[in-house]
Amino acid sequence: MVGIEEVAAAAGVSTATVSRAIRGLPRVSPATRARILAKAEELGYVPSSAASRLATGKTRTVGVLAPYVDRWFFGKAIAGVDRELHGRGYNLSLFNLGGRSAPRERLFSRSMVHKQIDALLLLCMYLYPEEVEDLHEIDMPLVVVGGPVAGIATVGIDDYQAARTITEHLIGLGHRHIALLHGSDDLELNFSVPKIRVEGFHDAVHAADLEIDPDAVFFGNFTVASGAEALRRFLTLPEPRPTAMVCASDEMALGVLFEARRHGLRVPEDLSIVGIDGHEMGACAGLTTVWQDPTGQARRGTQMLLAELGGEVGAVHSEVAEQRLVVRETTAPPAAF
Amino acid sequence: MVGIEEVAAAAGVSTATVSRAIRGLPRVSPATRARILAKAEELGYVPSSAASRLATGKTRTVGVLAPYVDRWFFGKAIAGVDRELHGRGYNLSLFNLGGRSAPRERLFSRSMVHKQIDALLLLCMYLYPEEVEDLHEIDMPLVVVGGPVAGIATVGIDDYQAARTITEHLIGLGHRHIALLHGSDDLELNFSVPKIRVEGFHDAVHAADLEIDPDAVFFGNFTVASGAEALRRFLTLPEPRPTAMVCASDEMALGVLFEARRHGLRVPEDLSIVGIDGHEMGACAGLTTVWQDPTGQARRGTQMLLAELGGEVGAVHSEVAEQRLVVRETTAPPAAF
DNA sequence: TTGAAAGCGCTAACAC
DNA sequence: GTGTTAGCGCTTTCAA
Repeated sequence: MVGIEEVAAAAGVSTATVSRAIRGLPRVSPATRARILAKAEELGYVPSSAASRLATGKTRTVGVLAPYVDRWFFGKAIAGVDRELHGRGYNLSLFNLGGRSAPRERLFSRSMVHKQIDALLLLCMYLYPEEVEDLHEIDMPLVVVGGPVAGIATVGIDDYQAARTITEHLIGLGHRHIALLHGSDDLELNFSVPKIRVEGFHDAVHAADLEIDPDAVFFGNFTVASGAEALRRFLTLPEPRPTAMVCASDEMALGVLFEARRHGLRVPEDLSIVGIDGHEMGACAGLTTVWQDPTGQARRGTQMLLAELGGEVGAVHSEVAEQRLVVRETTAPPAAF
Repeated sequence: MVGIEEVAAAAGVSTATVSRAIRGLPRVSPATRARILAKAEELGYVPSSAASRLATGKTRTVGVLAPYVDRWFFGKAIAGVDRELHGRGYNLSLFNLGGRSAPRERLFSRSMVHKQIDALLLLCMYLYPEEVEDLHEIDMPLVVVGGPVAGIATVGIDDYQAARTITEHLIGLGHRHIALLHGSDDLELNFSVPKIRVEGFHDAVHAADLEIDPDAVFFGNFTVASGAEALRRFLTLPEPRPTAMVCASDEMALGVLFEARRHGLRVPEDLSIVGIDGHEMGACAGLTTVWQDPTGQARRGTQMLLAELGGEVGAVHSEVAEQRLVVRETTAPPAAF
């Protein structure tokens, strides 16, 4: 393993000069720099990241905390973080909290995160109050993508507006009796996102002078399977049933859609279905939804983190991300309309 | 930032003893150990990973190289790696190669991976010949999950058998004219997986004394959208069209399924559709498939890596993962049968 | 069982 | 523009 000393010796300079040359710092003459770079290349020199971490105190690594990595939003977001990071020579250290839900097992302000990363990006997740406290005590750039956490800068869509938009779309079509499938208070996920979306739904319904049928409010956990399950419960409702269902995510909406078809319900004639997200699968299945771009949101968050690390104080700040109603084939006026 | 010296001072011992105590090494009396641990806890001491990396030469980090992170197989696999790693105090450093396909930009044996990780897990991807060479030169435990790479230990299903099984299922049902949708030679993906799956298909067809209709062989890139696109091309075939289609992945099969329904084709009456993977979405949509478990495969691969790092020479080895035909609702005998 | 001290390989003042 | 040198915070012989 060739070290900086060997390069220095080969190039006939000191290690300090090699260090400057390799890192592109000023105060090295073009000629020496070229000679050093050539020798380094020739010897196959790669700086020891451990040594430079120790010497500089910087890890050039950002941590990503995610409740899941195998779900749409998270996979997309992680891809976004990676894109920004590796392009600029930063490393991505992934922490998947899935499964380990007891707060004592997730202590991230301690050993996990501490001293291993320069900045932290949180992906929309439920946090225990004590964890939020821990977070505030972490002395490094911090941003959350996908769902608000009190007191921390957030990049994400306006969830209230998303739910409201999609509900109003249905009302505009003439639906008066609308079912809701929202995310449960899954301990793995940020508590506020489901709650906020429900508020948007409520307000839209009430603003149209309609009522919410408590029996037509279902809970899911953001998976397709939970959507299918919800549709089965929907079928047990006495007629006349709601003519539309708003789902808090596309994955759940797709579950509802599949199961509806399986049971012979016609979509949208018998039941209009809407989701939130913009999942590719939804596009192919013709699902009406509110589109959002998790990759872009994560890139934005990462850029802020990097800017802050670059000395730009105040670079990290909350930002509302783009969303767009995409009307496709799962919504139509109710049959009786 | 409290360091080992402060703990040593507080406990009235040397830093060497603190180091041993903290890491659970022998040669520390129970009493001193307890005292040290207590002080460390009290002072909120967290060892500097940078310093210990430098001193030991070990990073306690394993690298994961993936061509994508936002696709089913990869998300599942990454979750599996994470699970094994963090449980044992290892870190996961993620490298997403998506997008950067030019070989010169992905040199992973150099700076990227070098000296930053103790072991490397590759997720099924296409590799340039020179990259395979680089890989062989890397002097650390190495395993690939999901698709064979010449000369490197692999954990994954028997792709040939998967394709053959699914095709024989169709033939057993009475189908004589079967279309194929396979993965293209996408430069991001391991070249061999699509190829091997095609062979399984071919052999099954020929073994039944049937012919392959070259016009009924489509290419996709493993996305839903490419499945939908393939179905559209399928519809341009002159009648009588194939009565079944085998797809190299569930995501593509779902695309075919959605698009078939949109065009009024009845599945499975007019067209039987099968996939490979065991995607949750497929389960809900009733898709017949060959199930596999990427999470489990990745866990297995990670365990091997960790065992090897633990000194168990030969722990890393190729292993064939479990697969299972799951017959659901998208397959049936052809209508005319 | 414990301690002293020499590194691990690089960076950052500061001097030249 | 370049070199000297003292760390960065931990681990690891080797002695005691």
